[in-house]
Amino acid sequence: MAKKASDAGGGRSQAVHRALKRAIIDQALTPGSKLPEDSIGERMGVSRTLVREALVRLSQEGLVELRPNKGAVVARPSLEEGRDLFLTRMALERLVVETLSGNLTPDQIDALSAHIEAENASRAQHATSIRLAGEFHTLLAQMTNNSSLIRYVNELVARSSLILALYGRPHSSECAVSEHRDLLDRLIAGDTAEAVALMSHHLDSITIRAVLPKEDDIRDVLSAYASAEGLG
Amino acid sequence: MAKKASDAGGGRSQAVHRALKRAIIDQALTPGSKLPEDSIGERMGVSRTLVREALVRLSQEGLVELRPNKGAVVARPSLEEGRDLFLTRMALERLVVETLSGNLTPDQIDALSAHIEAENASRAQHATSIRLAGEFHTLLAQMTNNSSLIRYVNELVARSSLILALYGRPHSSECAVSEHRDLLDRLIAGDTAEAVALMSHHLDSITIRAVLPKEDDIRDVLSAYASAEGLG
DNA sequence: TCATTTATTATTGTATGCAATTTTTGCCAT
DNA sequence: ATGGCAAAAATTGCATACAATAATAAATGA
Repeated sequence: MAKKASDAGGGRSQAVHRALKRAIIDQALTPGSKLPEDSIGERMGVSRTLVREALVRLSQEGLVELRPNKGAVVARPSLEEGRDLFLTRMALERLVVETLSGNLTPDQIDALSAHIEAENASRAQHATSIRLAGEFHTLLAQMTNNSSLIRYVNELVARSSLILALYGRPHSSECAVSEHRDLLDRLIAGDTAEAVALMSHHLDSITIRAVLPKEDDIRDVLSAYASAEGLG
Repeated sequence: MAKKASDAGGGRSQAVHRALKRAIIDQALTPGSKLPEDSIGERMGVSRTLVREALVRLSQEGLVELRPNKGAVVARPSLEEGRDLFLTRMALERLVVETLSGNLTPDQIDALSAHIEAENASRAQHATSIRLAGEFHTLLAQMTNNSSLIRYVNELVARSSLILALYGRPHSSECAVSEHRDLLDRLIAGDTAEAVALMSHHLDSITIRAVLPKEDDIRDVLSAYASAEGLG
């Protein structure tokens, strides 16, 4: 009665969905990449039908754009969408922090600490580094036990990696790790106000790194590179 | 080159999706109703393939539950999910209010006023009354121009009608209309703090009507009916 | 040589067919 | 009647077939 090994929980279409999602988040598939039903199906050993189903789901999550008659591509959110997205993330993650502050169990604290350790360890690999940084937030959301909240934070975190891929400066995730540690400390202490402030600042700094250029105008971005070359 | 009349914008699967969604929100299809691919396809004049696609989308939105090998049913969120949902709604609609307060254009004010009028007019029909009450919130969200925010508020409002259908007391939407009016006034005045407070109170009262019974325990609900019958 | 048009090929949109699973029906024994 | 069991019907999961649309290559004429 054993299931096929590759069918890890829930229909095979879900497997395709997970695989593609992971590839997108890891930036193996970058924004704009074409996603032809045929080739994907062939590669994954399923028919177009199941690939299609997965693509529909991904499009509902905002990770994929479905252009009628023209095929699916990895979504390319605009800067404006990016800024809006982080605004929305802030609203939801504030709720996460408020819910969790002072209510973390020892097990949860351990899990979060361990995760932060892992983040530190993998500073080298850009791809996994970004993924782990995101997973810290989804891990927090998970602990609220609020199903809608979990779903939306997951979605927004996933889409954030698209924004980072498109507009993020290099090395953009470095300082985030210590901010995660600080946030955790405040959550443990039950200092809700400060925890919210930290989360706010944390997301702001991600936003600035990723998405602010348009407002500052391009010159600010360029100046960094200019001075690095001894110009300006 | 005219499209078929029934194909109003976007593929036919989207049409099926909209039709089912509307039916669910209007409570023509109540939580738990079976949604067989065959019958739906027959009724809508499309094949199972397209119905399936629509059902997948609906399940991603939390309106439909997809039970493997056992077919789709209209979702039956638990009381706990209901409470969580309203918590999440609050977090997002707070952002809506903060964004809009003091920034409504005359056109937007007109649109909102007109909508409130419509709500007043349709107090009689239970089904449309609920739908219009929901649409007031989605209309507000729409005006923020924040795409993620719009999507999530839409989803949560839609799912709220499921909660109402399952746990709401009769006549539960009556007082909401005046609260909408008050909120609009505060938004126009740019009184952000008070607007947030009103929205908070508004959603609280919906929550209480719909979802509190479990915390109060069932007796509180029953007592209302009991005294109406001269019992207790 | 380059623009434009026409074939050719690739890819999507949708229906349908078949195996697998679940639900229902009908039957029998208790 | 009623509980259990087997056969039948209905329903889902998935692949495939074919038409329709878009992308690409070839060919034609200036």
